[in-house]
Amino acid sequence: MREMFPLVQLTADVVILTVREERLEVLLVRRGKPPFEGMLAIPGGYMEPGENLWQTAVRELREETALDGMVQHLELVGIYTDPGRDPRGQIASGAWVAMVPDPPVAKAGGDAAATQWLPIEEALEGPLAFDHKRILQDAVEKARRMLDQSTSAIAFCQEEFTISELRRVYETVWGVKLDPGNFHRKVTRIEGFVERTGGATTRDGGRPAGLYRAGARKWLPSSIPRPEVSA
Amino acid sequence: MREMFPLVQLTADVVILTVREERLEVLLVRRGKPPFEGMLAIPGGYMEPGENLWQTAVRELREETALDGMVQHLELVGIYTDPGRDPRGQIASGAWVAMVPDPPVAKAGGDAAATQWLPIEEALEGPLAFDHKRILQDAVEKARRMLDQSTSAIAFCQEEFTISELRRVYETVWGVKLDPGNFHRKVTRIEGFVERTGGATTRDGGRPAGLYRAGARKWLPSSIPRPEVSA
DNA sequence: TCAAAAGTGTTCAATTTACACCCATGG
DNA sequence: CCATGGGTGTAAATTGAACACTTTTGA
Repeated sequence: MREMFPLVQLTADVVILTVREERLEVLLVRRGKPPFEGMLAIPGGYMEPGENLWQTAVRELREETALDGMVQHLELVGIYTDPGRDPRGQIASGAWVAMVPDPPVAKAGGDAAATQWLPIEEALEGPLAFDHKRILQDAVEKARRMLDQSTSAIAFCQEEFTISELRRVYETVWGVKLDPGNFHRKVTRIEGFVERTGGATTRDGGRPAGLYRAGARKWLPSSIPRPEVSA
Repeated sequence: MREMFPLVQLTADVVILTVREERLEVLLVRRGKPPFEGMLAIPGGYMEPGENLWQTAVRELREETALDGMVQHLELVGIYTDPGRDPRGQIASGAWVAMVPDPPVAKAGGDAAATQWLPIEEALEGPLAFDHKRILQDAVEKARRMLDQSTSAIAFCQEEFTISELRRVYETVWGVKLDPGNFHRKVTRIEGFVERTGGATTRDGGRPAGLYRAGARKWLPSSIPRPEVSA
């Protein structure tokens, strides 16, 4: 019997986000070959034999960022399957969003020269390859929405972090200001959210701040209140 | 150049849920041919030429339920791509969860005879074809999680519904009891959640209840508090 | 008249918010 | 000593939970 249904190849695209200097930034790559040669795109790659698509996403994330074991927050955004979305043929893409710590170690090898961090607003100004603008929009919305109900904000921080560094993640991603005192109480009271390491640091200036690491919890029992964006 | 990357076919599987007589039920089909002949499975089908996978899911939903235009809540659950998940070959599946109103019109034509509604607990007791048990678990968790942050509960109701019918959706899906008075206030005060139609009904017994329809809002500004399930 | 469900009022507890204030460091 | 952020105290405001109570129907 002849095959009636399309055969497609699968790719995983990974929207890699970080928080730097009070800005939400995304890692993009400049394409070195057609199609869309010279344009910015979300890093991604084909699913290889023996892999599932999540493993492809993990592999891509590692190739781009040199993050070793610590793939914590890699969340599915959607699946993009419009016919004609890729001029090379029938290519369907699963999109993930990853949240990585501040000084995001740009990978040394490969086409690292072609990768760059861009603030979200800038990235969304110009055109992107394929349907990647839409994917980026969806990914950012997903990330924003996840912050208040999961512990994913921690993924933006170093392994050891202070409460105010965590607060700045929320402030940056949501574009709001949060009360430092109230935030401190809220976060430290939710069991399993953050754990004291015992250490302290003055890297943020002022009085030494306690250091924390991620707790065991993935989903918050009560959500972190997200203020309305005024004006 | 020879192709190194797997070619796959895409299917959309749709977990169709409804609330009936205080139970959360799922629509399953008994397979009429190998593989897994005779076993229960989540309805689904191949993506056809010219379609994207979301359209495939919509089509499947319509074929199974005879719901016409009103495809409101069809949410992506995940993408299932393990090699070997389907003995016929490389078949990747996007899974969606759909929430449909109570008397769920079983489609007359086609293989409708093979479809059946099962309470979630029963459906998860026995084996299901492929990796459909996992998909069903993921879909139910997704639906539970969505209730408190979106207006998706309305999708379980008729076009016109009473507040207590809506309350029973929450109670059933979450497996809790909610205070009728408090729930009524909460829901009617959130702007854009429900809209009065002006009518009333006594179909639930007792004093006539006002009729409502869905408002314009998709996501709730503040979540509907979800009580802990007490042993 | 009774039962059942709708919807409102009322009270108390819990949570959130705003902001004052002291603490511990670097410069 | 001063500036800077860390963290706690506290009171007001808001929200949620519990439940009594009135309303309006069908039986």
